[in-house]
Amino acid sequence: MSGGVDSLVAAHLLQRQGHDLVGIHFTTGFESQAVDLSSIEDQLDIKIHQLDLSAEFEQRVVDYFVETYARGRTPNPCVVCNRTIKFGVLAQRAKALGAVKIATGHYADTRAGSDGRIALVKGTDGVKDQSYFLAMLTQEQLKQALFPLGRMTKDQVREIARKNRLLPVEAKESQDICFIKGPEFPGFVASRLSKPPSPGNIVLADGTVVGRHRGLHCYTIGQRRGLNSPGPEPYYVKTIDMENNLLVVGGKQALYTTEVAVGDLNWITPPLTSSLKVTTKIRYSHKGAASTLNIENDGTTLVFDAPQLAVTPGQTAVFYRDREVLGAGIIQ
RNA sequence: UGGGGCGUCGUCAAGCGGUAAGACACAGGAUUUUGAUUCCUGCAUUCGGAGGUUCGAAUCCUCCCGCCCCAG
Repeated sequence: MSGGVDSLVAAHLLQRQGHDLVGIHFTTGFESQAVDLSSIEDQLDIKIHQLDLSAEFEQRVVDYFVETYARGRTPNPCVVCNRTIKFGVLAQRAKALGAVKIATGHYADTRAGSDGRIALVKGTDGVKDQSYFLAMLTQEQLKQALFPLGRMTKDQVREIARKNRLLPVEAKESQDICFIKGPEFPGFVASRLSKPPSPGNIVLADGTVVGRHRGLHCYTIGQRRGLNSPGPEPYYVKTIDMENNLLVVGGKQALYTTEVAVGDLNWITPPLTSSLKVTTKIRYSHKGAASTLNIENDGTTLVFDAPQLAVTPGQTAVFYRDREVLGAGIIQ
């Protein structure tokens, strides 16, 4: 429980359904100030345990985050946090407290399949749907998961809170990277890199120098802002060349990709073996693109029906069939 | 120190006597459980400088300064 409306309403709904609840609020060590959850405890009349998961968070999420940037890729901390922290360490601790299920305020839904498997499906609220961030969960994790908000919209959630006089302690939506403030970002990553990043040239594909970068860890594929490189058209980051310490940029048309390799596959449905037509989300807030997943012994490739903008290594590609999440992989 | 060309926002660039377009960059905001994208807003009382002509100049004239090219 973060203290926000979502987890608050989720708990309330479970309570109404007759569940016996134990609240858990975990901290990462990066909170700017402690959240006082006593009013939530009073409102729901439950006990909320505070769990300090900073050591685990540091190791599983922050290290991963920094190492990914060190390799010139763009991490997906929320996906990793869900798999390793919320439905990993946190779930284990919850079990120790006697919990048989773990519920969160995610806008996603699960359904029991005929074969005993759990299907992960998009939340009803098309805009808030967070199934993307849960696509790296395993069947084991999904079996314990409850998503009370899966079939409601954000507006309905707010309405429930209002009608039941539930007052969240945290007004703000959780968004952005939860453990770093924007301006501190470059320094945060740089301070944790074994080899300090050095500035270098920003170049076009033909080698023309158009500006200077502040260290390659500051950029991600598809990024436009912050390049400080005026030109005849907006430039976007096309390639992060770690080997030559170059940031290759180009016009928007240079960012489209039709085929990409994916690795570290996680299947929520039974693993597929040949090729399959799927709708793939390249990043959160991506509408999803018609594509074909080709699974072969030497690797898996994803081919889009239409070229996609800024396919970014390190990001999670989530495969959908209609509303169901089939699985996910990491863009290489 | 002969000849020619040019100097307008951080960058590129309109304007050619009637009171400073636009693009890129940048800043702020909206959106977003990924520093992305996208969207909105802002951004030269001033045109290398100093004089002059004119009701009125970035636009015409003079001088100066600074670049560039060709001849040295």
